[in-house]
Order: sequence, then C-alpha cells, then structure tokens
Amino acid sequence: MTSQEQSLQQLQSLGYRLTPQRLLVLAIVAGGDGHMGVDEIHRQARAAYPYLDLATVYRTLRLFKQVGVVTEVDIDNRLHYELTAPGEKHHHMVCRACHRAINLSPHYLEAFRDTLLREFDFEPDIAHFTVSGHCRGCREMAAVNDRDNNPMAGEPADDAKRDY
Amino acid sequence: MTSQEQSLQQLQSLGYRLTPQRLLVLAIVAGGDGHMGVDEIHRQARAAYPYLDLATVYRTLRLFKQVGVVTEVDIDNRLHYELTAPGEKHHHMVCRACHRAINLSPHYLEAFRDTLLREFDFEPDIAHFTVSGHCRGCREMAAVNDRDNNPMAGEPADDAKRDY
DNA sequence: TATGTTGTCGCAAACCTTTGCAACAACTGG
DNA sequence: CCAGTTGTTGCAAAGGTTTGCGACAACATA
Repeated sequence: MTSQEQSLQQLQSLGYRLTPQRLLVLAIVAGGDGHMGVDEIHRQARAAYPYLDLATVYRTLRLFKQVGVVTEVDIDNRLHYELTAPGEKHHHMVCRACHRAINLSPHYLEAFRDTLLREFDFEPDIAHFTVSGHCRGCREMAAVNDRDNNPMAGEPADDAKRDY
Repeated sequence: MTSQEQSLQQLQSLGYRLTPQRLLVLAIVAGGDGHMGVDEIHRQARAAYPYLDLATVYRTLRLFKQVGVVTEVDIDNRLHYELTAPGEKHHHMVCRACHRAINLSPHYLEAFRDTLLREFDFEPDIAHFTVSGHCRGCREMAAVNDRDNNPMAGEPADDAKRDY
C-alpha cells in the first residue's frame, strides 16, 4: 500500500469521504511534478470533470494538507501544493525576487524545532514550513544594481520595479 | 534622533515623500501597543483624516515594512503591523489554534540563518519571520480532546470545530 | 514662473481565498 | 425500505489584499 493510499484510508477512518472530486484532485497533484498552483490544478481537473468548482478544489486541498497528503507552499502570496513524499520530505525556501522555491531538508530545521519545543512548549508547524528570502542568483543581481546608492536598503531586488 | 525619525529620513533619501497620510499611519502604529490589524489602523486613521483610503493604508504599511520601520505579522491570514523596535527586535510564533502571537528573540534564529546563508547562499528574510504552530495552552487542550481517537492526526486543536 | 517629471492619492475593480447556504449523496439505525 | 443524521458539493457572496488609472501635489530645471 502506497503512502498515498494510506492517507486516503486515514481520511476515511476520520469520517471523511472519498468522493470522485477528491480522488481527481489527488490524481492531478500526484501527476504534476513539483508544486502546482491552485488554478492549474483546477484547470486540469475541469478537463476531466467540468462541473468541479474552484471552491471545492480549495477545500479539498486544505483537507489534504490537514491530513498530510499534500504540502502547501506559499509562493508570492499564491498557494501551491505538492504531494507529500514521505521519506523524502522537505521544506521550502522561497525567493521573494524570482519566486522560485528551493527545497530544504528537514535536517536543517530539527534543531530549531527542538529549541522551540523545549524552551517555549511551542510546536512549530514545520510540516508546512516555508522561509522567504533571497536566493543566490537574486542576491548577486541585487549587489550589482546596488553598487552606488543607499547602503542600508532592505529589499534590493524588489526595488528594481519601484512600484512601492 | 530616534530610529523612527531615522527611518523616515531614509524614506526620503530613497526618493519617497513624507506625506500627511504616511505620518499619520506611522503615528498610529507607534501609538498602539503591539501589533495592530490593518482595519484597526485604518479606523483610527480615519478618525483623524476621514478621506484616507484603505488602499493607502495598505500601501503605506507595505512601504514601511520594506524600509524596516514596521514589522509585519501574519495572524490567521490577516496582516498585522507593529513598530520595529531596534535593540529589542523580535520575531513571532503564531498559534494556529488561538491565534496569539508570542515574541521570539532573534537569538533563536541566528544559527538557522547562518546555516542557510552558508549552505545555500540563501538570505532568509528573518526581519519578518513568523513561525506558525501550536502554543503550550492549545497543545494541552488538544491532548485532552484527542485522548481516544486517531493517534496520528496532524492538527488536533483545529479539529474541534470540524469545518474541514 | 513655466514646464516636465516623478511620486502619491482616492476610487473602483480585480485578485485569491474563504464562507454561508440550499441541495444532494452516503451512511446509520430501525 | 424508511427516516434521520452527517458529509460534500456547487453556487453566490463575502473577505482581505492588491492593482490600474486618472487626478493631483511636490520637486527639479530652466
């Protein structure tokens, strides 16, 4: 039994139902490679079942996330989802300039998690953890653009567009 | 010169203008204690200057965040802002059950930041860092509610309402 | 002072996401 | 097989946030 089937079974055992809509959404997320935007999932889903509503897609994905079937990644204020691959789980670093998502091994978070738990009794939701920041490429580009002015600016790359 | 005035001057030196609207928003955020919701800021601002538009409040706060005058905290999908207090900067842990925000000293993030920078050349945006999770109180409550069923559930406290 | 440029505002509309509701489907116990 | 309960859906509407645009204010240059 794959972990995906396992999750579905868990869904059922929690009282949720395995509807065609849910199976369809799951199949699509499983089919795509990497994280998919909600609208893309919806578009593909409609191809197979035209009546499927966007709200249902959102609800389904939220449910899947809750149960752990999918992982949510916020990229530039848009939700994206990917299948949670057990054994090769990972978190994400999302670049605020180019909006690319870079995978991050859980290993780098364990110490942090342990600290929060020990010091504050706070259990961080690392299953859906995302750090935003600036990636290597965009940092280099920013360094070039920034050469002459304002030594203490905070958000170099975004300034290029200057739409405050 | 206070650090607030310093930031304002920096705004100016970047080519932005110090408009009445901006000064007003700043005064309000500085006046409130702790993080304030956008609507509350807007409401208070309107009391002093009724024409001020919500969009302007959003734009102003985004700008302030960019320059570092304020810190943004996402609490239950709503943006909140507080004055960035230099010298006593902090990040936030936001509980997904009770939506309370707990301050977190930068100290706990330094190691993590250094690692990302060293290993991936990724500069995390820790100035506006927020971890979501479950706080002590809500974890205890969840433990009680969860006693009998589903040993491997992911989101105990939220399940209480069961609105998937 | 005249002129062009740039930044900012209010307004309206858009965007992504969530929610309320009525209809319906699946399951339960009799 | 029936009625009652519970979960799920589509639709429409709301919610919070962002964006496009025309008008306007501030600044620079001449």
